[in-house]
Amino acid sequence: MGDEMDTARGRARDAQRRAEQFRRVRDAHQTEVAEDYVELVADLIEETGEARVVDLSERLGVTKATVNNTIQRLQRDGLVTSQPYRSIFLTEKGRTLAETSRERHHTVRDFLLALGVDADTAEADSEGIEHHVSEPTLEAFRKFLRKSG
Amino acid sequence: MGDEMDTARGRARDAQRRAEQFRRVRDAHQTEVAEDYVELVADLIEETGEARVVDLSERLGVTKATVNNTIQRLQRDGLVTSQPYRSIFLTEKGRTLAETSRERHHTVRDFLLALGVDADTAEADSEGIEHHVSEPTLEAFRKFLRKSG
DNA sequence: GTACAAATTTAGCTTCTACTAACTTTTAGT
DNA sequence: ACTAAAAGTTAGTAGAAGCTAAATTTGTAC
Ligand SMILES: [Mn+2]
Ligand SMILES: [Mn+2]
Ligand SMILES: [Mn+2]
Ligand SMILES: [Mn+2]
Repeated sequence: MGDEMDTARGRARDAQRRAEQFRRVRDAHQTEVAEDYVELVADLIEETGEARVVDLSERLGVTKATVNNTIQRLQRDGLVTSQPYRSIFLTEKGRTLAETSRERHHTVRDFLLALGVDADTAEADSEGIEHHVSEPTLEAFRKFLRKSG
Repeated sequence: MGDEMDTARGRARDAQRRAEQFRRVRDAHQTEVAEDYVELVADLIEETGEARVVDLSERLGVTKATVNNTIQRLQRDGLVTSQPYRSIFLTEKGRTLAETSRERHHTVRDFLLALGVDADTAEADSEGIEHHVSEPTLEAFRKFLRKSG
């Protein structure tokens, strides 16, 4: 009987392994919006001095109402602060997340460029890919950049 | 006055460009679940002869109720068919999406492997990355695979 | 300093994706 | 054939992320 048993056990193990991978992707999607927002808030503060709802709204391509809603969630989660009708600031936690996200985003973008992808595509694709790249893969990207740079 | 005007116009253009990129990422997220499901249904039919709710549930790491729910949506959208209490089949449209998704998924996974990423990480990361890779980037991945293969 | 425009917020709605608990149907073992 | 387990379904709930429309506050131009 060993045969069917073993392949059945093997299938079960494989199923669990794949389930874990999908779980990680779902987790990434949960933090994704937060990462894009704090990164954008940091960019805006550096470029223009402040981050306003209307600026985020224009750059993200969503309505101001949606931005307001999300900012409240991020505030609840301790990533940003803001007084009613005033602009948005990052907490220490938010700054840390922004910095990590930006570094990773740039690595992915630069890697695609080094691979020969055109600038527009590298910009666009890295916006999605960045959230699904683990540390080992990021390290492989950096290694490739060092070699080709 | 040209100066402030031009940088203001430049900022607006840039904002629109970035908004378009974020819109594409959001679009990708909308088709992502459908892609993973049909790919998995195709795999199961090939490996075991049929795709059942319980199989999808185990491999995706979500409850049977969630799978059932999603399968009904995919049915509504013309990607799968299934009679109550029976297993799941792909429509022609579903098979096409599964084939495209699988090809792209494998390209991403093989590319990561060729880059020197370990097998577990390549498997895991490709599950998320696959949905955010455009055709030009995919072509760059294929080119790298040909050179390193 | 008032009036108007811009920005922000609130309220109410929708879809997707997830869950648990309870129920029904099918399958399998004896 | 009956019964118990497995599989599938339904009902009800929740949060995230989006929208529009209306209300409010802030900022600016005169
Ligand atoms: Mn980013
Ligand atoms: Mn992003
Ligand atoms: Mn896939
Ligand atoms: Mn996937």
